[in-house]
Amino acid sequence: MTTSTTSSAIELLQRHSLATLVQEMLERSIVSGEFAPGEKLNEVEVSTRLNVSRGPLREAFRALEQAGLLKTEKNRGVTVRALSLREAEEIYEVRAMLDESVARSLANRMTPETLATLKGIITSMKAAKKDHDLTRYTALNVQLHDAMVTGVGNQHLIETYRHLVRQLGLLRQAAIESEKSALATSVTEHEKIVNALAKGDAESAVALVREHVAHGLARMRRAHEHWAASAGNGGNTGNT
Amino acid sequence: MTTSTTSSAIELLQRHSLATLVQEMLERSIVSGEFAPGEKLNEVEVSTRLNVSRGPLREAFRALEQAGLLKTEKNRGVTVRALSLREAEEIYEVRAMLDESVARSLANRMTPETLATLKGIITSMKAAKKDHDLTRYTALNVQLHDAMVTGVGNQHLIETYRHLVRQLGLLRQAAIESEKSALATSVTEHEKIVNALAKGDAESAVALVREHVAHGLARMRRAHEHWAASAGNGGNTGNT
DNA sequence: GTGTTGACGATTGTTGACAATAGACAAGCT
DNA sequence: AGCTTGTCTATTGTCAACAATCGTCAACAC
Repeated sequence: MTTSTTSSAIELLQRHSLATLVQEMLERSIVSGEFAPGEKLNEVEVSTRLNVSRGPLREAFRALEQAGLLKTEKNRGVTVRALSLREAEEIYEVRAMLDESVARSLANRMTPETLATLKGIITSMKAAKKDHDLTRYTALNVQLHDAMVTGVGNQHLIETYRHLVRQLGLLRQAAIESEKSALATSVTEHEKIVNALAKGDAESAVALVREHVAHGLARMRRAHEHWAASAGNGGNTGNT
Repeated sequence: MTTSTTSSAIELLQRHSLATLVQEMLERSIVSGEFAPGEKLNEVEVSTRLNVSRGPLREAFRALEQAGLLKTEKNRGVTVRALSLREAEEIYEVRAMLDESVARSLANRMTPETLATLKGIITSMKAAKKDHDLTRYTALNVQLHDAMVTGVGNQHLIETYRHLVRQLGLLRQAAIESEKSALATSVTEHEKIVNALAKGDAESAVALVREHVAHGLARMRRAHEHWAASAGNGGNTGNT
């Protein structure tokens, strides 16, 4: 009965070093919000909490810094990266560029499998909307865009895209908050996009994506303003 | 006379940790080709050569791995990342997506400063072409595209773009080789693009960029085939 | 009272040593 | 001969201690 768990444990130990495991662990903690943006990460504290030495932890820190999730200041330590609205807008713009290109590309090389996946997600979104399940809808939203990107069949495009999405996840509060207002119109927007892709109508798809992205950006701005005003937190404002 | 050098040295020590310096050092060595793709990097060897302990070196390794320049296998060590043609094509496609969006965006928000920079580079390119200075032309080619990206005024777009270009630099042999055949037509292509941008003609600029990128991709393919055939090197072929 | 200076504590930066693993090589068995 | 197995070495993974730096805070001079 322990064979399966043992073999997986062996696999785990063979593939992952401690630094890798710590990196994944920290990444989960950051994107889940357990570590809030701006929060200081003390080396001895985190290392003792994970039963790991400082060496692998520092290696994980460097990887996550390069990934844009942490920020280190020499002799000051590392903190969870806090995105300013300007930074978020910039990242969002880059993502929008890729979204447009993805739509144009996908409209020409749509496969039945990808289309089925997309339509399945749309169906789930409708269900989530009916249930007012915001968490599930947010996850499906990410899934839909990720599925479109995946549909292009370019592994590095996926990596680049996820790199951006991961960073935008640092604005999780604003992002989730913004979904509340999005739930009403967003489903139909997504459905229109998928339909255009299914027809192979690249230009319509691109136009719809452009509009959809603009709405998303506006929602993000409003949510950020609302959040900044209500929380009165100055740590996220226009710092370079 | 030592004040300026001393102050810069102080700045250097205040801003950069050893790991950061090692990272920059290694990155230069990689992009310059001093460390060839596929080459093994022994930790003690490199660390002794740089008069640095293994700790900071490993931190630099992790950062460069995340940046896509190194590849680590547990208990096997790190090697300079070797791009397969398929990977290079994928990265190139992503870069092409951004190039198109950059052209569309830049055509609408072109500033006199950016335009002057672009035209200056074009002028230098013509001079380099006349002198048959391939090295200089290659550098100018990178500069031109970088200047266009910079012209959009989005810092994260610049980062994302350079991230891709840096990785494509791992195919340096093929890239430089391909410039030989590019020198003839590439200058006029670039000039047409800049002219379209200057006129604010977004659609023409996008179309020209698309064509230009397609030519570049074709050159990269030919150069890679030629290089692979002449070198008989099997280490770069379709490995995952 | 205000500003400066010095020492202290906490935290990060760096190093060298120890443990564990993979690959090579040779000895032994079939 | 071919295959297995045991050992051995080089290299990586991990750790704990040392050194350097920053922020704090109290003592002191003015």
